[in-house]
Amino acid sequence: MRPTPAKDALLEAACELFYTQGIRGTSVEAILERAGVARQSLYQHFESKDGLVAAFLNVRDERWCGWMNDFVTAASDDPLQRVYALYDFLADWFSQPDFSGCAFINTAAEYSNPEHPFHLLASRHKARVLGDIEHLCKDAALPDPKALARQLALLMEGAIVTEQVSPGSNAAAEAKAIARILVQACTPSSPHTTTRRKT
Amino acid sequence: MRPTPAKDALLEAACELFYTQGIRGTSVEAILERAGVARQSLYQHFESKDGLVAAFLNVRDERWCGWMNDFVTAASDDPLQRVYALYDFLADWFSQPDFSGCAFINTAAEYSNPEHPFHLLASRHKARVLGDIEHLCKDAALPDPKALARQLALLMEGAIVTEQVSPGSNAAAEAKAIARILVQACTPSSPHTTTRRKT
DNA sequence: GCCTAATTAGAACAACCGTTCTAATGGAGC
DNA sequence: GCTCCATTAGAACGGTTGTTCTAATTAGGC
Repeated sequence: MRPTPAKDALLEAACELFYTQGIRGTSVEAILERAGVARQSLYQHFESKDGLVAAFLNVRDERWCGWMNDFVTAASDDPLQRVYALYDFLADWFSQPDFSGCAFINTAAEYSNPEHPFHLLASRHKARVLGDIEHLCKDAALPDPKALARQLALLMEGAIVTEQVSPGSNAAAEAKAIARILVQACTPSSPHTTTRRKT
Repeated sequence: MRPTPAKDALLEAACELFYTQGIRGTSVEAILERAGVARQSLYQHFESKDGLVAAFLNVRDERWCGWMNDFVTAASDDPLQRVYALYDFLADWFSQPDFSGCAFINTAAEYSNPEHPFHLLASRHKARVLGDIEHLCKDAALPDPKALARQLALLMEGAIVTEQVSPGSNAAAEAKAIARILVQACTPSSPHTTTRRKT
C-alpha cells in the first residue's frame, strides 16, 4: 500500500462520478461516500475539489489514450486495419454500461470558456488523440496523414456525440463506413487489398 | 405588450445564459439580474427553474432549426448546393462571438441519464434536425437520402464538437470537404454537374 | 513499545442554491 | 376612479455546497 489507499480510492471514485455525472453534478460529499473515505483525506491529498478534478482529467487522458492504442494494436497487425479498428474501439466503448460520452467533450461543455484550465486540458487531450491517429495513418503509409487524421478524428467526435445524445444509433459503424470511403478517396486507386466487404 | 415583457425578458436571459454557461452553471439569481426582473416574476410565469429550462430548450430547438433552414434556403436555389450549405451555416455559427457548441449536446452531457426529460429533449432535437437534412437530400434527388442524412448529420456533430473543444480548428470546412466526398461516393458517377472546385 | 503520520468521525463554517412569502408599487381596462 | 393583475423589492426559508477545524483512532517503521 505505497501510494496511500485513501488517495487512490478518492481518484477512482472521482473518475467514476465526474465522468458519469459531470463535474458540477458531482458533490464532494458523493465522492467521499463512494470512496468510503473521510472528508479530511480529500483535502490532505488534493488542495481542493478543483485539484481533484484536474487529477481526474489527467488520469482519464492517460487511461483513455492507453485503451485506444492498446485496442487498435491488438486488433490487427495490418496498419491499415488498425486505422479502421479505431471505430471498433468506439463500438466497444459505446457498449459499456456506464458510457456517458467523452469526458473531455463534456468538460469543455461544462467549462465553456476556452481559457479555463479544465477546457484547456480537454483541448490538450484532443490534440494528443489527433497525434496518435496521425501516427496510425503514417504507419499505414496513407498519403497526407495529417489531413486524414483530422478527418478521422472528426468522424470519431461525431460518432461519440451521436451515440451519447441518442443511444443506440450505431454511430460507430456509421463512422467506420465513412472512414473507409475517405481512405479509399485519398488512396491513388490502388486495387483494394483487404477491402473484403463484410458489414 | 401582449406576451408580458417580464416573461419574454426571462426567456431571453435564460437562452443566453443557459447556452453560454450551461444549465447547472447558471443560477436563478444570474437570470433575474440579466433579465432585470424580480424574482417573483420567474415563479409566476414558470413553475420552477426546470420549467424555465424546458422552455429554453423548446425555443432553442425552434430557433436553431429555423436558422439552419433559412440559411440553406437563402444560400442557393440548387438543391445540392443547399446540402453543402449546411456546413457554411456551421462556419457562420462558429464565428459568432458567443458560440458555445450545441446547446443540446451540452444539455445531454449535463444530464447524462438518457431518460431525463432534458436529455430526451436533446434527442428529439437531433431527430428533428436529421429529418430536415433528409428532406434536403431528397430535394437534391440523392440516392438513399435517409442513410446519407445520417452521415451528413454525423459530420455536423463532429464539426460542432471539434470547434467547441478546440476553437479555430476550421472544422466546418473540414466537414464540408468530407460531405463532398460522401455525396460523390453515393452518386452513380454522374459527371459532376456543379462540382466546380473552389475552396 | 513508541513516534510519526495517515486516517477517521463529526461538528462548524460561510456562501450559495432554488423557492416561498410579504407588502408595496405600477399601469391598463372598464 | 377604481379594480385587477403584473411587477417590484427584499426578507426569509431549508437545503446543499466546498472548506476548515477539532479530536480521536489507527497503522507502520525504527
